[in-house]
Amino acid sequence: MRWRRALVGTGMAKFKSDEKRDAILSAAIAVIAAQGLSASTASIAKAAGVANGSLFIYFPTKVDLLNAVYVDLKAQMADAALDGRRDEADLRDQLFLVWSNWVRWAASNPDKRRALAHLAVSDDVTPLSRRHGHETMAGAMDILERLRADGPMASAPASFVATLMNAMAEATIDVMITDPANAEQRCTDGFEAIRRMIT
Amino acid sequence: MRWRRALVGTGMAKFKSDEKRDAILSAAIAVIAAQGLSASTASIAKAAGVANGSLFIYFPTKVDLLNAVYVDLKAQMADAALDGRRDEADLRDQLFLVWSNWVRWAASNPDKRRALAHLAVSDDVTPLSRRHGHETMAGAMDILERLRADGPMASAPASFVATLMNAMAEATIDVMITDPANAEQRCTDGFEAIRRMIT
Amino acid sequence: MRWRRALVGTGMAKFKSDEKRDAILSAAIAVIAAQGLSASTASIAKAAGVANGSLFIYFPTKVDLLNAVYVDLKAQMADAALDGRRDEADLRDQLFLVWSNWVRWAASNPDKRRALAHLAVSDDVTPLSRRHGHETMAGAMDILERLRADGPMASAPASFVATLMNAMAEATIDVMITDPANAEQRCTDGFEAIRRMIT
Amino acid sequence: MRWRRALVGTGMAKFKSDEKRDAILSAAIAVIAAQGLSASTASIAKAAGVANGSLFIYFPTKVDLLNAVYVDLKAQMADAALDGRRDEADLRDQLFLVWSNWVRWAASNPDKRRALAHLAVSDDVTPLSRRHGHETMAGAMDILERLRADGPMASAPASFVATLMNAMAEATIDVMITDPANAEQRCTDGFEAIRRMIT
DNA sequence: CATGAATGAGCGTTCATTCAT
DNA sequence: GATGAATGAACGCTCATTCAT
Repeated sequence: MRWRRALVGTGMAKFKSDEKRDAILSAAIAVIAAQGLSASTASIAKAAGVANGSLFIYFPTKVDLLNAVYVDLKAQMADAALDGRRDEADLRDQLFLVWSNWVRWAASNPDKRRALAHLAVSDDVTPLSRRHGHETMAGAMDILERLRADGPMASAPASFVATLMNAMAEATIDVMITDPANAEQRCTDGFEAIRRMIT
Repeated sequence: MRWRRALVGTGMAKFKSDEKRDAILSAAIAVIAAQGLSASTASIAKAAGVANGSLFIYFPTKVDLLNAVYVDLKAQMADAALDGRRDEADLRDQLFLVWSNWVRWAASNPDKRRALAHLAVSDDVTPLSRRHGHETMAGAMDILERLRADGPMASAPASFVATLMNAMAEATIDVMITDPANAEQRCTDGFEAIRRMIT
Repeated sequence: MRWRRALVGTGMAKFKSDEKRDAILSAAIAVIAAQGLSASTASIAKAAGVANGSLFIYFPTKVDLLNAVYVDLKAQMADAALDGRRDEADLRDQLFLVWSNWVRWAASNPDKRRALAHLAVSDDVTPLSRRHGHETMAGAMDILERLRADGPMASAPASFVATLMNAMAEATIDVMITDPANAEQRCTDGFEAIRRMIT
Repeated sequence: MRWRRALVGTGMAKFKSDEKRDAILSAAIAVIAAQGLSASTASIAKAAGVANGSLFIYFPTKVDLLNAVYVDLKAQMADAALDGRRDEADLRDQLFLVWSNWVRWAASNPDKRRALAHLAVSDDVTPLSRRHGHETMAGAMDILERLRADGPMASAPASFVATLMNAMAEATIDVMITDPANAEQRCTDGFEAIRRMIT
């Protein structure tokens, strides 16, 4: 998140403008989840409780807003994925924790997931934003990287394996949302598929 | 021109031409690949060399056109994937052929692939169209199905495994396009990943 | 009605083309009653059971069709109004018969009446068509004319009195359709209003 | 500019201006008078000197604009009709004043009259708008009501008599516009016709 | 900063009319 | 004559963006 003003002291609350920025981002997620990327800036502003034109104070263009939403969601996802991870634990256990956190986050935040799915394929999201997104997941991907080092995919590029895992996560999440009763089993199935793939 | 209809009576007029319909579909693919689904119907008509309003003779609404493009591309993809397959061949070889055909088709038809990627996530593509799309790939999925029957994923739903394979194909294609020099190797890597996943 | 070809013999049916012309006129009345003058020529052609373009063989433009419908309806209305009239009857009785026929025709042909109401205010109906329309009602207006000759409106122009009667007929018809239970009474009320007005 | 709203907070923007709204209404009247109800919103906006899209800030749809024009014109007409009326004057004189004001207003505002004539028969004008329109004329109709109370039309519904008067006013106005030299005489003729009709 | 009215290009779709068959 | 595909201008309406207040 962009640094705005020097914070003096510790009890200081967010600045009003940061609250508004966050309100717009949250509203954008909900509205994009519901209507897709063709949602109007006006409808997002309304959902955020700010005026039409105020949105453009925080995000100069709609494309900027979209990119900010993308980066923000990727960061939230990475935060969730890495929650509770201990560096010294068994690598395989670490990857399972990350995987499990990840798919669970997505399955229990359908709006964010839908919005992210729309953004993931949009031409409006710049390569730079995508790079930022990848970087936030670097911690998780690093585990994958180390695990596969001696396995059959050792010679493939890291990014390929990461892309594969990402694609498999998406597929797993899809099926978990579609059939919640067996979500747990699919989560395990997906993880085992990855494990067999790389080890 | 393909034969369309019995001629009844004496009155006669031009028939809707399949060539024109195809021209519109092709133009739509190219334009959607370049500009996304927000491409205007006017730009598609222009690219197809027909008048603005003529598009609506063949496709009553833009959504109808989008669905037709989706179904058409899925069929092309399935045709390509199943090319040269022999029922009596070894199952694993059959799957490799399909996989190989598939990712090659996508890698060498980037426009079609991009258009399909846009459509795959669009809310405008109806469940019915998606079902049609799946059905055209049924032949390919059947091989996958039989191969995994005794493997570790035997208990997971077929659709889950199919979704996983689809996701992995997408990932593989991406990396093949990004790095054409190693396309062959990635094609094999992707296939081996799947094989290890299900056997 | 325009004379088309020499009729030889008496048992001869209408020509096919006259049937088509009539079908288009009838369809136009129904469709205009339902949708107003913005009804498309295509929808009228469809309702008439003829092709899109065939309409333009019989009526070179939409405006021509509209004018033909207007003149035709006016003629039907006049025919109905003068039905059963005997020249030698009491003038007042003759006028009552005409009035009664007139409002009854309108009240029992709501489609035709609606279509005529639309056309009556349209800029597409030419002064020439309106003159034709008036002429078909000349027989009825002549009775009015003779009746008022010695009354209080003797000095007003005939056209003014005719216009007044027409307006009052429209009002009477409206209320007869709105409240059919008292249609008979309103018919009489309207006639008496006119009688007091001119005698 | 009329006072619109309490100002809350610090943010402030231009208010919707009544002048602009009125400009659009006036332009709509002129354009509708000239071209009928098929006049484009763009041509109305242009005539009003505002941008294409601005019209929709004041009137969300074309139908809304049409209804607003209708209600506005009816109110103007009623205002004009009741001008200078004194409650304590002789009823017959009051009715003549209203009648006279009415037909004069219409005869000297041909655009407004034409626009109103188009709207009066449009399916786009809602029953609610028509009710509003009638209510503005209630004052005038009340006089008619009281006058006819003991006359020959005492038993007919008030709305029928009102409709008759309206129709006769229209007819009178028509002939006044067509033949301005005798406008005065026709105004009187029309009034006398009504008087004889109800007394 | 905040507001929301203002803008005008652009959209999907319609339709009277033409014309090859 | 009869057909219906083809045309392209026009429509009502939306929306990202600007800017006076």
